[in-house]
Amino acid sequence: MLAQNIVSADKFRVSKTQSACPPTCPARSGSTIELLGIPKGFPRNAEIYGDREPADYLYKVMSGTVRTYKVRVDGRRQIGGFYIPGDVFGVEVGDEHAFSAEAISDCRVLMINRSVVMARAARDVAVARELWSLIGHELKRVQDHILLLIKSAEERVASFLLEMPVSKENTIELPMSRQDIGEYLGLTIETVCRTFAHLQATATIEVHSRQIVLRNRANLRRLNA
Amino acid sequence: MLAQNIVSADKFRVSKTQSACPPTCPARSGSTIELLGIPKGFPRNAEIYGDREPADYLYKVMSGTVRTYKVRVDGRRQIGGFYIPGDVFGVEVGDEHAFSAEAISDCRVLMINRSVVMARAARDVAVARELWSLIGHELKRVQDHILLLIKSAEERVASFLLEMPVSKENTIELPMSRQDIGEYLGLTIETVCRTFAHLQATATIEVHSRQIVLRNRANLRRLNA
DNA sequence: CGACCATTTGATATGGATCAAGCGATGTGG
DNA sequence: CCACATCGCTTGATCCATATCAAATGGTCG
Repeated sequence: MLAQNIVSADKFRVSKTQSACPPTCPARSGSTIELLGIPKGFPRNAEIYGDREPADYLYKVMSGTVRTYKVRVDGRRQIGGFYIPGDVFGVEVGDEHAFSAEAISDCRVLMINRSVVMARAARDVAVARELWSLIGHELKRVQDHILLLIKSAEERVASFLLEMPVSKENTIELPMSRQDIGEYLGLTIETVCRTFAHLQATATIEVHSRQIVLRNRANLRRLNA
Repeated sequence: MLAQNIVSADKFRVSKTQSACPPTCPARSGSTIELLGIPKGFPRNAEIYGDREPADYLYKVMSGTVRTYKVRVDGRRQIGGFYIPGDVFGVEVGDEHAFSAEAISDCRVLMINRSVVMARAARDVAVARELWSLIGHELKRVQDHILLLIKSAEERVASFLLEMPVSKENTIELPMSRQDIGEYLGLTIETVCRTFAHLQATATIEVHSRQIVLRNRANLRRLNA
């Protein structure tokens, strides 16, 4: 019974589709886990948790954007992912967080006590399924990130833009700095800028500081290949 | 109950330590899952499963080495990981394999029916824990791979060597070609060769085709940083 | 207005890719 | 047993994408 439910957990995948989760994120249908959470606000640039701290909570973004990252010994930073409203982050299998997490903008997150979820998962098949789905979603994210990192600069930027939520009018409102984008894509800030400029020169996008208008999505998709 | 068991699943991590798992891999203590498997042999370069095929089985390597990979539209190949005796591969959350898998050398693997495992997991807490641990191990592998891909060529090669099992006498027997190593590290075959040559020139390793002797592991660790 | 920070643009440097050729081991057919 | 083809590996020469260094611009907030 549990078996079949876990196998098909994919149906409960956490969606990254912005449309399904407006700025102020309501409870989603089918999500029991978030009923266990308590809301907390974090100001811009606040640390939510640090690398190697005990993973006592999972977090669901209600508003704002969160980045996870790891600082290398030489001081360089690698961003593991961006999390927007509806996304869950901080899911770990071990007892410690593998990355640190920070608020990119002021944000509200639901803090969900891990041991409570785990206890619940033991009794409630739906919760066990949700958990399995969350970790699977995270695994897929990370696998895709690997494929991203072996591409050319232009391809990386195109892929990045395609994974950002598009609001009205083909416009992307980027919550993060060029620096953040660079650290996510494994590129320098200058290369990110120049690539934006080049995509603009080829009429693929229009750049208005942190607002990007997609003018030729087919071209982005071609680069994404 | 299940909760606490899942939380501490890390203790059941699949070890990559060769010493714990000699060429002919015996059943490991604490592993119930593999009791459910049936052995199968694959000749060198045989496909074990393909990208996007239904993930009906998990696999445990008993002897030989396996690579998982993905072919990009432009024909280039990215290797997701190498799996040696004792490692489990093909663990997916969705219903399809995300990567393809091939035997690098002749090998024997245990094929473990997924629905059998899942059914078992519903009843047997130990099996549920093992599953959770396996997916967590895979997630960690992939996260580390990301950190690898943002390093310099020399750092990547150093990291690669440090994750390979060392047999007697500080010697690594590489089962895979330079091409494979390159595709794993996101480097060309020439760069892999030259980096080996350079590490040899700096007395860090000795290269005897596919046999690498570690001469200065501290230096490798420094590069690994 | 002035300070500060993020972004953009320009000039130059460089690590790794690409192109090309040689080398050693392995295997095959004569 | 040798001649030759093949394949994996190595090494050399050159090129190019991206990093690095530097400076100008623009936007925001006190």
